[in-house]
Amino acid sequence: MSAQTGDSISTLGPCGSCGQCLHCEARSRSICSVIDAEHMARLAQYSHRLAVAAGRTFIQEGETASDFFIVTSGHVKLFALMPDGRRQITGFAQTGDFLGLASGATYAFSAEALGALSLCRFSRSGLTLLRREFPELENRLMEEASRELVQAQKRMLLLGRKTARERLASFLLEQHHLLPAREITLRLPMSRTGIADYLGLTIETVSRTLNALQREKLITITQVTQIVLLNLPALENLARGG
Amino acid sequence: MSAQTGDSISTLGPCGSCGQCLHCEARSRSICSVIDAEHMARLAQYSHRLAVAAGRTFIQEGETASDFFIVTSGHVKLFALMPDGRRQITGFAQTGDFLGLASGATYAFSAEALGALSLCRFSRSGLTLLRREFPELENRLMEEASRELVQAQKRMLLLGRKTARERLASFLLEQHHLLPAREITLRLPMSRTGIADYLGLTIETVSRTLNALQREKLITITQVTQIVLLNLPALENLARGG
DNA sequence: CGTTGTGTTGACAACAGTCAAACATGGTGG
DNA sequence: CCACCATGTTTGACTGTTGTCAACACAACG
Repeated sequence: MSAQTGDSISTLGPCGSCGQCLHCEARSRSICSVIDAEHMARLAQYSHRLAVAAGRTFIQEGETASDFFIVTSGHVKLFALMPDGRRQITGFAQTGDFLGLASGATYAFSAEALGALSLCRFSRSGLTLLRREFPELENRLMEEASRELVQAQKRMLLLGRKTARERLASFLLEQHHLLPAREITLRLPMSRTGIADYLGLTIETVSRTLNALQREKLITITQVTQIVLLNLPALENLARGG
Repeated sequence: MSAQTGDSISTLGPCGSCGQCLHCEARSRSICSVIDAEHMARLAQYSHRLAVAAGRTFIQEGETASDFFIVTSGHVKLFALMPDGRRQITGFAQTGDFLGLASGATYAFSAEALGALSLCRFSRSGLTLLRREFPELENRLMEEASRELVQAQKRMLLLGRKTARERLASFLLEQHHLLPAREITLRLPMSRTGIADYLGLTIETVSRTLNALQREKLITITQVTQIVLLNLPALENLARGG
């Protein structure tokens, strides 16, 4: 089963058969981490690998939620849209993350590939069977759901009650916490539009506020997508609204 | 084990022993719905019933998340606070709902009893054991987590991108959908302060916007906490930002 | 009947949004 | 190599929605 051309979503074959699941970076956090080699073959019955082209929206809010996905490489933007184009980014997913937990009968969000992306797809019924066969999987799913819920709470407070300055400070610190060594130099993974849609602001407000923080010597904008955090305590104080 | 006085949280004894779980209204949606009478006794080992006085905050954001709860009767307000007092209500819970899914090491929210409240409390470790013994429980937990995640997505869009008018329209329709017979007369379950903290607005804006909707003949405010929806299609259109 | 809590209304301020123009940046092709 | 264009960002002037502060209305209650 080779990659199909002519479509921006290609089927790459069953997941379990790829060998990747046992060795890929996703393993430590994903479904694969709870399945031993012996059972990996059975995984192939339920899952398929997919390659998604950059920029492609592969989950549409409101469509029947027939599948779950696991990101095996790349980054995904999750968002909701209003008819007039207003967009709220509800989160991002990367290698190892699940997509589709926030779904009833239909998907509650849309998902777009931020770059080249590969996924593992499970039908809902397949996942149900898998969960029965691999009880450890339940823990991983609940863990992931918990993590997403905690994050959602934080974002509701941010979107409902924080000022633009506080939102940007929170955002910069969130990016900072993602860094392995807690460096103070950030490489922003998105454009001003992305930041604005994530924080519930306009691109102009994002730009102005970032420059205001620079004037106040809390940060330095070395390049458009590169920012140095000069005063972490002040940023932390600002982020919590102190 | 009788109710203790002198504290606004009283221990009522083991949950399984109360007999309530097999018959209470909570049963259809709660943990109890997947446990048969034969096993109910074991439940008592892991759970305790609690009574909480009205107004009491029984979960504090940031505290060690040692327990899960199930609401067996009454209503709960879930919220996050900022140091200066800004409050964001992240949701409500009622009979049958779980509390504590949105927790890592610590609770991500505070919880307050809106009236007289009774709960079933499970230690985290107890719940882990229960999950092993009653695999059906996993489905209920995942269902609940999914439901909360879907709602969180909707609220992020509302808080990040909707205008005051759109938020109020969304809120009124949400209340409307909770009604069994889809009556058009609503009894608001909270004060203006509650609505404001739920929608990320001030009480003044809530009051003004509600009166504006009345002037436009979309609603009638018959009493402070009673509203008649006069034009559902227009409200629905407004709520989705059309 | 005052008192207290809650809701409404008004005047005003401010934060963030809108619209528009100037300014970078990066890629393309001459 | 440079001119050109497309895209994205910054900046400015202005508007508008929502927040703030304060006064007032009203009901519940002792």
